[in-house]
Amino acid sequence: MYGVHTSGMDTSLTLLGLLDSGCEYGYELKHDYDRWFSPSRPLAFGQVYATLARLIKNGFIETLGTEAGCGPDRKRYAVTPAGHERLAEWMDTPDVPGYALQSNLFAKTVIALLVGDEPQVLLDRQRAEHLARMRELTAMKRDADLRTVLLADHALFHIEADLRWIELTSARIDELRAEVTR
Amino acid sequence: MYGVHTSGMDTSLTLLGLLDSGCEYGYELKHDYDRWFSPSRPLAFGQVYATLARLIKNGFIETLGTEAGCGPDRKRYAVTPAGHERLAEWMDTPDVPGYALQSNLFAKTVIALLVGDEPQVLLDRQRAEHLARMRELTAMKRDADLRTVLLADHALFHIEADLRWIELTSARIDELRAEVTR
DNA sequence: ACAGCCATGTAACTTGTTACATGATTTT
DNA sequence: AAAATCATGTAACAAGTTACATGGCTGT
Repeated sequence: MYGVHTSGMDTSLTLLGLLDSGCEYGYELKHDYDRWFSPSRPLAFGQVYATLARLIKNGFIETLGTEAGCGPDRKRYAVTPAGHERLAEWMDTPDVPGYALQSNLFAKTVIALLVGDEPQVLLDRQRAEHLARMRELTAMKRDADLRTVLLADHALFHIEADLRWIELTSARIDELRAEVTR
Repeated sequence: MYGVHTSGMDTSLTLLGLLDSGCEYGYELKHDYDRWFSPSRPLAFGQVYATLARLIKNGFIETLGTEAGCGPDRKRYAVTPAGHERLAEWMDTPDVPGYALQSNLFAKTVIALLVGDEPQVLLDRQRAEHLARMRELTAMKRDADLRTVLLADHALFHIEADLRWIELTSARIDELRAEVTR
């Protein structure tokens, strides 16, 4: 039961964007990606090279031959016109905000009601987990650069949103039970 | 460029939970799932049956033979002890709040700065998109049952979180530009 | 007869995750 | 000589999406 994704971040387009911004080869790409977008959970090399292969297959990038570096030879890549077009389309199109109507916690709550368990327990547990994570993120913000602060705030705002939702759901749990067991 | 997931909802465990709550066969499962968890974007039948096959392969459910229904025969399923264990584990384990440190909009903002575009444009566009979605969700809440109201509120709270983050990022965009172009 | 719902699946494809495999260069 | 870092990949697997294929039963 692996492969559960935690966000809608589009890795291949982000990598395409990094290539467009002057990044040249896979290894550099991986580290730049980690540095900018994922300081805590680094991207696997495997995914970078697999994604590069896909970008080539789709015609969004092309190879420019190899180049000697600090270690082994590097393969240089460049964004094609089709790649620029795809990237512009991505940048120009706002995301459909689709936190919408899908929430793991809501699913657990309803399942608990359906099987006759007390959902208050899991709501409380999730609240505690969220509060712990907030403390972690707040600590992380001390002595952090701006990009880390912004990422931490993004997480903090969404955790606060979840906490508000937990309060709301907690307060209306009897009503929900009535609706579920009907 | 398909298959981009928009949330961390764990479909297979939710389906397992529905089976445990008395749901008996695939077709019913699909409709129950849609009714409770996804009124707007229904689950594809293909995914339901594929997921059932995986649950069998993992030993979490087993077949109980077929049964005549309103139409063709139905295959009945039951949750195994291993399935109950897995389900209990899922219900007991709070989710790691991992909105964390991954945000598409942040990625677009940084890419814009890196390639020399003006990120304010895309932040404004996303804000407009969010406001439009808020109006939709608020309208949806009128005359809706409680489960729909709760799902809509979940989405609304997270959109508000995004809007707060957009304001924050907008305000500090010059600082971020300085950090990025260093 | 035909439409519409009931019911179950398969195939092809995209993306992400984990583990594995290889080898060069630089530093200690 | 060994360890760390640089550099590129493959294989197997998990999960979601779309399209396709099949066929039974019910109501008009």
